[in-house]
Amino acid sequence: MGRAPCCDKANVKKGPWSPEEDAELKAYIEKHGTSGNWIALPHKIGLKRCGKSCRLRWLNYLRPNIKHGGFSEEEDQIILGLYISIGSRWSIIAAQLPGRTDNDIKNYWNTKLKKKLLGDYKQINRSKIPPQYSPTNYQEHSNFPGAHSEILTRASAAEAMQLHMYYNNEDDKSRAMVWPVYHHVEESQLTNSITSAKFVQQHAYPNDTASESSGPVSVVVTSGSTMGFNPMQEEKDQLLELDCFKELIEQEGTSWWSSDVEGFGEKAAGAVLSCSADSLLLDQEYMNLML
DNA sequence: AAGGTGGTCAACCGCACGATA
DNA sequence: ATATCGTGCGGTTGACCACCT
Repeated sequence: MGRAPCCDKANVKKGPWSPEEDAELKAYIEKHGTSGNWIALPHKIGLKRCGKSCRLRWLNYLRPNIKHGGFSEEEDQIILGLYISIGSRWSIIAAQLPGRTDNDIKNYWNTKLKKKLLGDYKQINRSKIPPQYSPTNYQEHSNFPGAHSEILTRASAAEAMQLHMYYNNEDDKSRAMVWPVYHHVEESQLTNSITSAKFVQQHAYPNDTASESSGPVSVVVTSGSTMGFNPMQEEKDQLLELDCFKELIEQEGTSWWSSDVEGFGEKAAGAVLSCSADSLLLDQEYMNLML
């Protein structure tokens, strides 16, 4: 048996709100508040609307100090940074942008910002991006998530991967300061040393032996063998994570993994960015942004 | 001019979660 | 411990519009 509906669907109005309905809802809430019960609110006002619909209308359009459209460059940067680090948690992102609603940001991202950023990405000098990830070679390396637009549109992880590369532009150091250095590691090296956190760290920090034992570091993704590391963890916990990824590989084939992989947890969110014949290591700075 | 296509955005849906009985 | 309920959230839909063919 399914859950009981929150309201009588046959007797509630759906679709766009009229100015009269807006005025009634606004006037009532400004005078009486919501009383902490949205379900009862439309009955009190006499509106033939679902309580949830009233709540949405108020939060997204009627409450004071709501801003619509006209996103600034600074807001773009905040949205982008948060999207890459926490994914599509629109309510959290909205909380960082006063006057913006989660719905607004979600629409803005899906219809404009994503295209704008990926469009920018296509224009940059890609000389520092490994050739197998160059758009001109995508078709020859079809297991890279960005190779197929239909996958890219579904894959926030793949989008993040492209944005990551975009922000790793050597010609614009202001971006590189924020985003991690791209490390390319041969798959054969990884499979031979797949359980060695030290190996991963040496590649993530080839010139920094001091960092060898500090903090969560890296995630490596290869075709058919994927893992995440936190060198500070107990070995048994690392193995648990490995099991988690192995299970995912079996379930998903050689696909990629989004940030909200069940069982892996928030700690690695966004760390798994690609699944290809090659690999990606993320540096400490990036992990710090995410944790 | 008419039909097709794609972009935008308000609104809806269904699910998860926390509070409470 | 369990069921119920309200709320919040993210994904999706559909109406509307502008532009293209």
